[in-house]
Amino acid sequence: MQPLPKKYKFDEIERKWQQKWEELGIYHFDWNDTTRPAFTVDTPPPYPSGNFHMGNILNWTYFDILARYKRMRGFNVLFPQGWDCHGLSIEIQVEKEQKIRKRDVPPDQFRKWCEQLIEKYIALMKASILKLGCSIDWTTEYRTMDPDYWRRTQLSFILLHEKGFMYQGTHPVNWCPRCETAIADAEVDYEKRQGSLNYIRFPLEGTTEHLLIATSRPEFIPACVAVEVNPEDERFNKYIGKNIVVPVVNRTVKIIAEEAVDPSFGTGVVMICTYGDKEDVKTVMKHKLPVIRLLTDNGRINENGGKYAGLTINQARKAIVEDLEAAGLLEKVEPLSQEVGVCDRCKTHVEILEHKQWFMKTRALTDEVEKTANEVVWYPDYMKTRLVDWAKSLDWDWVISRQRVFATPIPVWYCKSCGELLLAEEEWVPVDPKLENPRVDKCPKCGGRDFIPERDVFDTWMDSSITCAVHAGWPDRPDWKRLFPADVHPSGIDIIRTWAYYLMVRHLALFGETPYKSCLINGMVLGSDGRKMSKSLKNYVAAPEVLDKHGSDATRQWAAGGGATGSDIPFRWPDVEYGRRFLVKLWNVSKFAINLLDGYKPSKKVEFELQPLDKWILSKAEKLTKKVTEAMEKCQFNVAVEEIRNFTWHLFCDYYIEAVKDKLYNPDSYGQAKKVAAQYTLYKVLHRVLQLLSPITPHLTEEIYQSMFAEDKGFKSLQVSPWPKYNSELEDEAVENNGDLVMAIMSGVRQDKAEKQLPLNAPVKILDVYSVNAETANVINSVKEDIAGTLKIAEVRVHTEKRSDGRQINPYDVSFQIEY
RNA sequence: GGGCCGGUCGUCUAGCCUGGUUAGGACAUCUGCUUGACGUGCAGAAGGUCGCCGGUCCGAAUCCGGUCCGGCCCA
Repeated sequence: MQPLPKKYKFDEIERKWQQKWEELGIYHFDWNDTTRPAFTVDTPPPYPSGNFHMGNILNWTYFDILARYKRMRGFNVLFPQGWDCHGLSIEIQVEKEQKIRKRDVPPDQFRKWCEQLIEKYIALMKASILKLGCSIDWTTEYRTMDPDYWRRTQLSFILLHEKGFMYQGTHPVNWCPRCETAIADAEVDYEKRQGSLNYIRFPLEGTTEHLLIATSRPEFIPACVAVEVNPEDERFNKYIGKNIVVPVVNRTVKIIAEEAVDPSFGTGVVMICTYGDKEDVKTVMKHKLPVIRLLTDNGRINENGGKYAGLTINQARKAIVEDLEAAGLLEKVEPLSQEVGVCDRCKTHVEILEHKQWFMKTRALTDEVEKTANEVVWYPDYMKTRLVDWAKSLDWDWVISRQRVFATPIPVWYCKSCGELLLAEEEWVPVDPKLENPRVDKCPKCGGRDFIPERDVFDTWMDSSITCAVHAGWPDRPDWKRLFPADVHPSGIDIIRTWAYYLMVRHLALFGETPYKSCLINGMVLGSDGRKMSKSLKNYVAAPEVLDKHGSDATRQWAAGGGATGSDIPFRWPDVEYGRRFLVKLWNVSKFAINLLDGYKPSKKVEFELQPLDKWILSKAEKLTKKVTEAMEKCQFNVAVEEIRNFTWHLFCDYYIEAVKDKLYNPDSYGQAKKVAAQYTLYKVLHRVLQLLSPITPHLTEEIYQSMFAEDKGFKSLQVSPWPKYNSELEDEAVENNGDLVMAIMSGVRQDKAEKQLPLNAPVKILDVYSVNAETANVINSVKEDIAGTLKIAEVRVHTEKRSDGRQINPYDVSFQIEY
């Protein structure tokens, strides 16, 4: 046993063990070991934004605890780490940094800049992950921007294309005119913006009458293809089927009936334009209306806008409103606060454009997704409804093509003469069709020898939604199915609809199997004001600041214990400080135990008999083991951390150790055997605490283990020693009740001293304890010396009679009187 | 407008699924003490009609219905 330094220096200890664990290689997944069952974590590769925030801390702490726990349970744990590099955000940053637009430079150059920036960000985030002490197997590290990774994205596309899941189509898609790319529903944010509601007269054909329509987007008038009213609306239903003239362009369109029209909004008359919003899309599909494309890819009015062609959307709105006013067709304009869809990367108003895009047939899988989601174990359970409801609510298939640069190329070409699609073959990937021709002599259809590359690239989610298979070794390892599906996929509550969903549809389509057996959800981190933590709300605390100030083990306790798994967790400094104080307590009790264990040889067989209080704390420790194991199995980390802290701090330190101190200091008056029994108990319980705590606070527990237990227990790290097995034989209710009674008596005496404002070690002449129950009296008699020793009592007398005038010990039928 | 979640001492949070404990814990507050580990610690106190209304039940924080408020995600 080695003495511990006086002061607990978390920074030294944490850095030391992080380094040693790497040297020992204890977090390496053993690909050759088939004896232990495997446990695979589908670590979500983070987008390298450069800052690892408290939400990441929460997320990573959860699954690191799980990984460490499973390792101790004897699993061969695969805990990989990758980086999800491709993305619009990085392109925008590079454009800003280099002061260029991506189309102005060769794609290679642009890609290089993106890669450099990503590497810078990865380094920053990796430092935080290392500092948190995650038990990641860094030999698995990958980047989705490496050709070796996106080879797999392309391969999966080819396979899904062959299975009929991929198609091209001209469909309305969300379009960011600034980024000039299609974006998925999941990439659209909604913001409150101030707009205006314009009341415009539409003349009824062949009459002098007109209908008044209200619209927030008058610039779309040139693309108006119908006017609709609610068929129940007595004011207007007589016009259904009649023709009406669209002003400005003087085109005639039909007035149609539509139940979805809210008669109380605006004027109750709505114009349908292609496309002003998502409702327009639904209506156009439902009523099979014609489509007039009004906008160019960069958000200007095209030739269909007539005299307005070439204007931006805002310019066109202004011009059209002025023209309407001049023509006397504008009745009034009201301010309107509205929620508009914006690009989640650049906050530009999203438009809906018809565009040729690649799609994946995701909606065809909705029933399968629902069924599978119900089979997956969710922590907590109710989270599954988020996935199912989202899947069922989708109106469109997944648009997987993007008009960007820094992303995985879509591996197809088109024949220049006949337009035939040429899909890359499986052996060709990774391939960038912009840089390479297809490896065929001629077009199989027309014999043409020239090909046009697909310039579109994949949505980033195409990369990150195959991780379960990739982590397992697909497609290169023949035995990849051993690690698939992943045992757990961790996810934030806000990205269930993206990450958990895309993983599921993708793997279901590819392999017909769920990608993950369970899904572990973490809530959002809230600021101290109760709102979601964010830089813009000024309630933001940076993760490195917390880690630097209190260390990983304290921070991890905040994450584990801040609230129930899946619920939002407020960040509060006092929680981290409490974690820190607990570690100091554990450090001190360990130091103290080393003193008290002086002369104790765990390996040496010595005769001793466990005393009632020894049995009491051992039984409590066993019960704790059971509770913590159950909590870990259910991912209830908050339950685990609270149980361990309360047991350690209060039962073990404040009661047990206080009660046996005297015995350990003065063995002569109690007998050597009792001292050894207490030492045995102290040694065993402290070891148990370290074991149970080690997944949560790995660094400190390792440090203490190495000083006190490694020599005897023989494991090179506490992290790879087996998890304690609950032994029901060591749990004894009678023993616990007896001990609880003793604690209650001690508590009563302490209370008495407190009330008399006496020091706790104030000497007591006589303690008279009364109990009519002979059995209870016997129990008290058997621990008389512990009570006396702990509370500095000269004489403890136990009486088998009832006295109602003394201090009552509830709920026991016991009372006592003290003579000082 | 839709889906989901939450509303429990001053603050944060557990318990709710599987009704019955004195509703648990932390922070803050108050009162003592400082005992042979603890730049602290310990002992103790006070603080809650579990959002509101109704129902089921011998019994509801817990189950059911309604309602109000807040959050997240989405439209």
